[in-house]
Amino acid sequence: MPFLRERLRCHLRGTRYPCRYPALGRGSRTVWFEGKHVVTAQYSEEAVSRRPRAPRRPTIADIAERAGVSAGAVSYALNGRPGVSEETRARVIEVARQVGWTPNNAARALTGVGVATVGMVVTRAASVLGVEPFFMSFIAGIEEVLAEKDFALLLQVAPFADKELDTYQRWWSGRRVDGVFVVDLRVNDPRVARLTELGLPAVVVGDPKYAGSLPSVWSDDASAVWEAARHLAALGHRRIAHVSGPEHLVHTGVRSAAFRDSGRELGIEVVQLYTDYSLEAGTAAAATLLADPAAPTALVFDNDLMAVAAVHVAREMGLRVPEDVSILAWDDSPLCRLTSPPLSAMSRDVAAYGASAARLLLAAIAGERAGSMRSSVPHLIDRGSLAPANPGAPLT
Amino acid sequence: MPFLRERLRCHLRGTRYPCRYPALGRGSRTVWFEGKHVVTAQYSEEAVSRRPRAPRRPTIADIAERAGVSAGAVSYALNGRPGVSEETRARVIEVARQVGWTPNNAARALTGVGVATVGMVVTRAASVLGVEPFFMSFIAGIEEVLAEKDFALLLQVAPFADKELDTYQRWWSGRRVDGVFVVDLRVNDPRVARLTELGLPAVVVGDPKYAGSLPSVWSDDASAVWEAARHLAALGHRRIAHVSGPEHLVHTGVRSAAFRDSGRELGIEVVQLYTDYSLEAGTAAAATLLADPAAPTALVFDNDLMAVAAVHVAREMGLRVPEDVSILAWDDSPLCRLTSPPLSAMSRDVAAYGASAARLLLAAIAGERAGSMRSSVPHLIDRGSLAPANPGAPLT
DNA sequence: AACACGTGGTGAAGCGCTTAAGTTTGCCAT
DNA sequence: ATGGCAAACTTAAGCGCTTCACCACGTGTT
Repeated sequence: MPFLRERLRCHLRGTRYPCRYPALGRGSRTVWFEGKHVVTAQYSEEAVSRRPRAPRRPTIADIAERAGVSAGAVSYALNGRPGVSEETRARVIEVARQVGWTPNNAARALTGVGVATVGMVVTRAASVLGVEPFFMSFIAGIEEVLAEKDFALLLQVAPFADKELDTYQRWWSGRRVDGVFVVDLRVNDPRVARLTELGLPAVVVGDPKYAGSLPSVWSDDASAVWEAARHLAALGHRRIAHVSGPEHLVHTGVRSAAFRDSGRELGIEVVQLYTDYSLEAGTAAAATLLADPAAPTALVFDNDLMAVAAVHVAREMGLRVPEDVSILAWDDSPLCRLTSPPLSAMSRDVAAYGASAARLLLAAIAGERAGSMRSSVPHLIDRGSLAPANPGAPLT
Repeated sequence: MPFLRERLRCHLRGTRYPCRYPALGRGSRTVWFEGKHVVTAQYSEEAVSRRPRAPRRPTIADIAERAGVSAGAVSYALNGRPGVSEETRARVIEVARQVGWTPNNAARALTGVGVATVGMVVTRAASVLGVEPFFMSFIAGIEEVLAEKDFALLLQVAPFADKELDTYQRWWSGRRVDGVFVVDLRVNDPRVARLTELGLPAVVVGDPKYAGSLPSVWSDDASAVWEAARHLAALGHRRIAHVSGPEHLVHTGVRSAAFRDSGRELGIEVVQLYTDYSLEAGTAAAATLLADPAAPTALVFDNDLMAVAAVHVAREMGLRVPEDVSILAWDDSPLCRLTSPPLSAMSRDVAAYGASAARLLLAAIAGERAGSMRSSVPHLIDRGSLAPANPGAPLT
């Protein structure tokens, strides 16, 4: 009740700040009031400039009044809780619809019921992110599930991993999210420990072995690697290259290990290269590998972008795909159909992968003890970039 | 003070729900309490299962206590407002740091000061989004600016536009965002009207002519089209095709109109095709155009994805690029360097575009009357997919 | 008639923060 | 010594919602 302001507006006089009261500047000011002086303090410009916005949002109090019940009853009614009759519930819901009420998330969050928001931090350089199809498809899959439940996705894209932990912490302590995704899982990932410690519901996208006690979704890369290796072995390849992502990522390790194991088993020599997934890295890797007189007869790339680059490099070097060198991509996207020949790829449904992750996270938020969940195993789609080994071909 | 619960735990007896009190099911229950009966109501399972999480977040009350001042003073101190001495301010800030305090956004939002979050709704099919480099680069640019100010980005990806308005409305009434981006601006876009009406700060990404009174960032597509047209005219092209995006998008209209105008001026016949930006559409468009005996001698695509597809189609049809047909992409991404020949493109710095949008939105949220802001004009980067017209070439 | 018990409510506290309003103290000029 | 004035606080209300605690009343049972 700003009674002082009202009375001042009428009776303000004899002051150095006549009639300017509501627009006082920063700092404290002295004002006379009906003859004697009063002192008022701290009217910052911001406080004054912030005016109520045009249409006032309806609150449950408005609904309560119009429906002739208490605010508590409205809350019970709208949240589908017991405590009101079905008749009252229907009336309340109808009134809410009429006045166009939507819940004020901030207020709900304050009472501790959750903010209907989940978070995800993506750490990749902008140049890679823009081109790599994985994340956008993954996010699209996530949204599909979230939208149903009216959850929102808070996204942070950053070029470096240094602030990641910070971000999670801030989101948690600011109650901005109910749960988070952990993508690009690393070995001994500090995020796993921190999130567990914070008690913030989280879903790890990656191998459960490295997810600690957090629930996880994963795709069985090892099996897929074996499938690829067997296929290549059957085609007579005895020397292949595996151009993978950054070494510190768990799935890089899993795939590399599986390649080593399957190679040993199947009599294939595997050359291992680590990259940052970028187009440039793919180009460089392919160029280096193919320039070698003892070049591998097949190249397997850990994303499709690099594989596409490799097709390009091979052609530049006068090599035919697949006659001279076989190329296999990981993660199928429309890009793979754009090369000639189209790229064979280890394909998986990335959107479905994202959807699974989202479902698991929602379950974790709801308090269910969710375990790990295997998404479909990537399977080989052969489009013609694989052929029998031709060891003599390159650069002879 | 849940005294009842405490005493019940000790004295509960003679009830049908002995010792199960904290785990009562839904609905109301009757319970005896110290001999006489009492009635309790509405203990839902959810309410009971939600237990306080492990580490309690420190609040300003904690800081106030440790710093020996009131909570109000702490608020003034932490927000850099007048009302506390510099000495006290420093002490408070130090204590806050020590206890690891971070603001509770929900609480701040409730008082009306803003939630440090902006929103963006992206309406594209998952299949397109995954591959199209524009959005991820744009978002990366946005984040760069937001991160500095500790703002977060709320993202919604949906395949259809039908719920877009709804989403903005919900975000607004739930106080989930301080402002929003409007991308994929359409002619007579209902979002512009609605956002203006709501008074929700917004930045339109698109031509200011269609942005109403909202601030906007735009790239001068018309000028860029003229540049492209002049270049093609100089190469002797007299019949070109413009394969654009969906007809209802403003920038599609702008580019089409500019192509018509420049074509008339420069003596070029322009064939106009509308697509959904997808790879498939690009393939179909290229195939249709090139199969025509009177095919255009140059194809201009409104994104790079379709242009890449076109190079592929041309090769399949036995046409050489650029000798038989010139191809020009819009929005340069690494994809353009993956074809052979590499694609010439109308290039612009998409990340910088996003960053501008973010800066403008932050200004609008801060209450500054922001106008429109032109981002850099796309400019032609010639990589060799353009050559003098060869009208006789196709399918002769 | 007396009690047991369920239904369908109401009232109010409290989540963490901001800020209008008020108070205390001390300095300085008259 | 007193009034004017400013600095540096404190107090308390209130943002919108959820939920605990409590209760009146009606019905069924003994």
